[in-house]
Amino acid sequence: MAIDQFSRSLPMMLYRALDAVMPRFRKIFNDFGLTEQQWRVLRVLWEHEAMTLNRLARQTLIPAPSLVGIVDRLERDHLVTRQRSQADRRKVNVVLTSQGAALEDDVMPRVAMAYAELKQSVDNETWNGVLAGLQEIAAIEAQSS
Amino acid sequence: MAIDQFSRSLPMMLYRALDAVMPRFRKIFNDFGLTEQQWRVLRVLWEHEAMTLNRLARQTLIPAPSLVGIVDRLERDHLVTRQRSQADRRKVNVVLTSQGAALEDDVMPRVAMAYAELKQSVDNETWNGVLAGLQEIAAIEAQSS
DNA sequence: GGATGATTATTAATATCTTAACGATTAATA
DNA sequence: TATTAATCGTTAAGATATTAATAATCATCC
Repeated sequence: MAIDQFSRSLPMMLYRALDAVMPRFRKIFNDFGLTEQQWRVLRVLWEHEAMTLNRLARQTLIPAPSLVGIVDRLERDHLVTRQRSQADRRKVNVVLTSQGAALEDDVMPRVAMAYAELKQSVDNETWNGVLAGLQEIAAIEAQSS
Repeated sequence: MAIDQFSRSLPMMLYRALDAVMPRFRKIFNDFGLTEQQWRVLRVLWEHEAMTLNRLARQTLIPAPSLVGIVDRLERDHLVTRQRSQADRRKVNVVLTSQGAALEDDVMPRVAMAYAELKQSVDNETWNGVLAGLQEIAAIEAQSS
C-alpha cells in the first residue's frame, strides 16, 4: 500500500492524539457550562480583551461561519458583546463582559493543572519534538491548486 | 502563564497541523462526491470487506452515533449495505457493495499521490519523529476519573 | 464621482460532533 | 429460570464544521 497502514497515517495519528488528549479538558469546560470552542474564544479574549471576528477566527482556528453562532451563544450567556467598529463599519469587535472576564480566574487554574498533568505523562524530549515537528507541518503552504 | 502560549499548546498545534494537511485530501474526496468520514469508512472497508458498526467506529475514529448517519448516507448512495448478524442479532455488519468496492481503484491512487507529496514536503526525520511522538501521546490512558 | 472589485460578517444547507438516553438482544447470576 | 447486568445499534438535542452564497461596506481606478 502506498499509504502503509491507514491507521498510522499522519492524519489519523493526529486525530488519535486529539482523542486521547481532549476529553480531560472538555470535562473541565463542561463544569463551567462551556463548550470547547467557547473556551477557545474566551481563552483568546482573556489575552486580548477584544478582537475582530475575523482575527478571532484565525486565532481560535474556528471557521468564521461557525464563529458567528458561537459568539451568538456567548452573547446570549452574557460573556461577550458585539461592538460594530466605528472606523470600518464592516468589522465587528467581540468584547469580553465583566462576567466573561471574571471567568478566567475560575477556569484557567484547572485547565493549567490538567495541561501540566498531560505534559508530565509524556517524555519531555518527545513532547518538545512533537511540538517542533507539528510546527513544521503546520507551516506547509496550503498548496493552492 | 502555565500554558505558555495558547497558540502553541499541544491541542492547538494538533488542530493547526490538521488544518494544514487535510484540505488537499478533502478536495479529492469532493471530486468523488465523498465527505472525509465517508472516505474513512470506505478506506477501512476496502481492507476488510465488512465490519461491525462498533468496530468500524473504532477503526475510523468516528463516534458511533455519527457513524449511524454516515452509513445511512453511504447506503443511500449504494456504496455499502447493512446486514444484521445471524450469530448475534444485536450486531450489524456494514458491507461494501460492488459499486463501493469499485470506487477504490479511482480514489486510492489520487489520495496516495497527495499523501506522497505531503510526505515529501516535510523533512524525513521530522516526519518519522512526529509519527512516533503522536503514537506515544495517543497511548496515554484516557485517565478515567 | 460612479462602476468595479475586494473585505467583513452573515445566512443557508448539509453533514458531523458531543453527550445522554433508549430499545432490543444477549450474558451473567441468583 | 426469572432477574439483573452488559452490549449493540440507534435516536435525540444542541453545537459545530464545511462549502457556497449574500448584503453591507470599503477601496480603487478611470
